[in-house]
Amino acid sequence: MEATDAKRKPGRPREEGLALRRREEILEAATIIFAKLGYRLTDIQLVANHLDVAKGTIYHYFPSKEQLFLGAVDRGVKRLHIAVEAGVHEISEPLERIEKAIRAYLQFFSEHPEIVELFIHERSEFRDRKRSTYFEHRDRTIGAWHQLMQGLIAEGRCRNIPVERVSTVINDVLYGTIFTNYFTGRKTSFEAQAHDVLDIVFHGILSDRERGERMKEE
Amino acid sequence: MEATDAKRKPGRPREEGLALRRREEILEAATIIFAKLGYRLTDIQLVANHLDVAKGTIYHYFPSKEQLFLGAVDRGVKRLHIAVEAGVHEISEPLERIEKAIRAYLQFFSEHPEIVELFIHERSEFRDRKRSTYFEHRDRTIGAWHQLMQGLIAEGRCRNIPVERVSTVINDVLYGTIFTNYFTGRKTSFEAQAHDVLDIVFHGILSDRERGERMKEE
Amino acid sequence: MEATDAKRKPGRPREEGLALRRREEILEAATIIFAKLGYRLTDIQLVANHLDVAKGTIYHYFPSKEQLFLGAVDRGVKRLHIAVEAGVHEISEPLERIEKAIRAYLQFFSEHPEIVELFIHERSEFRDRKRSTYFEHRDRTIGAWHQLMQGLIAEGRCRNIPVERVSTVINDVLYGTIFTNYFTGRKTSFEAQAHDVLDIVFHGILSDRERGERMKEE
Amino acid sequence: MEATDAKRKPGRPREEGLALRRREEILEAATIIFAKLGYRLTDIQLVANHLDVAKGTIYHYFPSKEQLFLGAVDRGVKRLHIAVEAGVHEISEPLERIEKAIRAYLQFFSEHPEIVELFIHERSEFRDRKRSTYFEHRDRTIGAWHQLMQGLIAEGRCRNIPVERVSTVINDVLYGTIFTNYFTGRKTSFEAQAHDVLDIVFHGILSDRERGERMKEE
DNA sequence: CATGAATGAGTATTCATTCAT
DNA sequence: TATGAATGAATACTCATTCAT
Repeated sequence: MEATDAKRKPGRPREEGLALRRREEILEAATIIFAKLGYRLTDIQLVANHLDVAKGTIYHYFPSKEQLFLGAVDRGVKRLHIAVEAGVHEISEPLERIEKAIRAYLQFFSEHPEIVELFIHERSEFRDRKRSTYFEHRDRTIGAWHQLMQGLIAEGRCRNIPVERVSTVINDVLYGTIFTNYFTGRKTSFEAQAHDVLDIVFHGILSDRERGERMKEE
Repeated sequence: MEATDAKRKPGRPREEGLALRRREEILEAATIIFAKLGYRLTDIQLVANHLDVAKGTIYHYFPSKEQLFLGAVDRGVKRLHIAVEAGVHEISEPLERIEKAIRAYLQFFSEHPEIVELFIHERSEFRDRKRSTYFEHRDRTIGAWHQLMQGLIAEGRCRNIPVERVSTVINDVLYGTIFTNYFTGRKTSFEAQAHDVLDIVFHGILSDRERGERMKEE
Repeated sequence: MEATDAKRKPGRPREEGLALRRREEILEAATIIFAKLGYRLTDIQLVANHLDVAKGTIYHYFPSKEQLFLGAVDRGVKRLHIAVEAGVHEISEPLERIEKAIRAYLQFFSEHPEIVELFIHERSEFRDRKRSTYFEHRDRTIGAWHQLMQGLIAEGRCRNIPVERVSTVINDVLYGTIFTNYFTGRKTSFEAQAHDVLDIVFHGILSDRERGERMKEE
Repeated sequence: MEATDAKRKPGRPREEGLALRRREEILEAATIIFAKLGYRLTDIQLVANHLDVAKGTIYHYFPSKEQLFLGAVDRGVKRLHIAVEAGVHEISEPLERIEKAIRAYLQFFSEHPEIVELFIHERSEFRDRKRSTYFEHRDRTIGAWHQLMQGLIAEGRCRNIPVERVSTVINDVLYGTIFTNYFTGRKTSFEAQAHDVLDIVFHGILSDRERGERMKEE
């Protein structure tokens, strides 16, 4: 309603959302182009063409090519986080949380393979300049998973092994999976891949009792 | 006895071994520089400086920067192959072959982290131009491992699951491991990493009987 | 009235004439430098220096050195055409048209010797890539001259010889003249050269009657 | 007979002709390659390949690329001279000498179009460094032709015009003819071209009496 | 806010020439 | 004399960034 009585500035009021929408559009375009061509070969002009704006406009929203690229990577990691959170939302059973998280992770990269490419390019170009955006994020979320594992061990549902061993192996197998998918053009569905990983990992970490109950059906 | 009847050309005879030795030296230097700086930032001049020769000399042996880079990657893959072969040499017990192969693989990349970097750069720069040298090689060796797994299943030592599931998960976890090592600067020893992977993978794939016998000691 | 209803894009409007003026300035400078140094030795930087702009600006208007060079040649041929057209403008007497055209041709190259040099360089560098700009143009204008000659023969003013013989010999002698001027540094005035050529050519092609009337005065 | 009693050196006697034959072979190969690619694009290595020798061998016989090129041009001019001399050999009738010289000239370039290309490249590359080999030679031979023309005028067989006018126009038309042949790919036979030139030139320079006698037959 | 003309540092590759054998 | 490995100067073109309009 804009029904405030406050002094209304003359002229066309600044549209607040506009700047944010622009940034988002630019990041989307940048993600596509950077993923396709890599950092070096991407000409800012190409991003501008893709949006049908002038090069200068890009520089209004991002101070440099580097910031634009890192912004795109950051956006990718945030979207991954949201997708995994949504996957485990309202799931309280611990093993099911693990299962849903793995599925959501693989599904996300299956639907957004270009994000994997951004990760590659980030490491290839910025190795020395910056800690990986992806792993920075992972470090912030790993603690909760360790607690969840600890609970399972305390209940005797998992073998008594260091929780880091479990989280490391799961993380590594997932990371290796998406990279291999991307590098080899492997087309296996994310459901099948999640199933393969869960079969071996759950057999690998559960206690004999839990495994007997849980895995017998297959 | 150089006394062959073949017409010997006049002038300084071409020294056969020289070219091969030179190529090897150049590839070694190129591996180091490419790994450190990436493909784009590497100036052939830097490789030349490192060898204390002129830039033209590099171009004597490699027709282009691209060929030099791909030659370095190829050499890396070949050396990995040799290291893994040496690791499993004369081991006939199947589970031990798997164990030794995994250890050799992780040890190789622990000792040659620059090769991981070359893989990254290869994908980042040559995605569309070329199939990955690493995966081309893997495709040629995977069959033997499938046969080995099949034997274990037939003997009832492994659970009856598709052999591709096992090879895929093992490959992916290893690939994820070396990439994560490289991306995060993780410093865990290769022995500890091999142990973590083997613990979960062997628990994950062995039959109940084999697991009972094999894993009880730990 | 800029008040068109067409959507006017925001930002600095593109100035239409600017690009054309710039192109012309650049071609002028390029003609001078290319003529002086030849194609290979000409560094685009030299053209830029001559205009006191940056190298990138040249590349803004011409995609490559080759296109810039060929643009300069093309401009030279067009200016020759204009000069000859101006020379025969409103002359209807056929022999006088020939005379004026020959004078205009020789005068043009006397005043623009650098254009001859461009022709040399074009052939020297682009022999296989391109038909000569000069001869492409000549092929388009030769027909009119043939008709004019045909008329003279029909009126009994010229000997009955193939019109191609006349046009070929005239063209070749003119082409040879400007090349020899350029190659030897010959400094004869264009008027004297035109006179020499016309004396022999007109004596060579006119009918006895026309020659008697026309040439007696000298 | 080598019948000198002078001290004969030990070892294999130097074969005198060999060096000259080598030079000639190299110039022949150089002519072909330079004509095809131009001066800049010609790599000495290509000339060496064409002869199946090493690059260093070329440098034994010619101190630099420039000397090799100019040597090839020089050889071309000498061969032209020989061809024209052979054409007029033992011809004493002046007009016939002119006719034979023109025919020999056009025939030579018809059979050796690559020599025209060398002339182009020489001018394109060495404009400032060197007087044209071709015109240097022409200056040495033109005097004899002027005397011949003077004789014809004295006998009343030619119109009384400056002999330089005649030699200039003939030279220019011939030069223009071979350049146009080369530039346009014109395929007219040298006999037809000689006939065209002679028809117009002789009509253009002969006195009325001589023309009446000589040209009536056609 | 948006535009796009202008800038100029940065880089892979070629090839004439040398010289040890 | 012939060879060919080694040298290193020379050069066209790209593109991130700025800024006047």
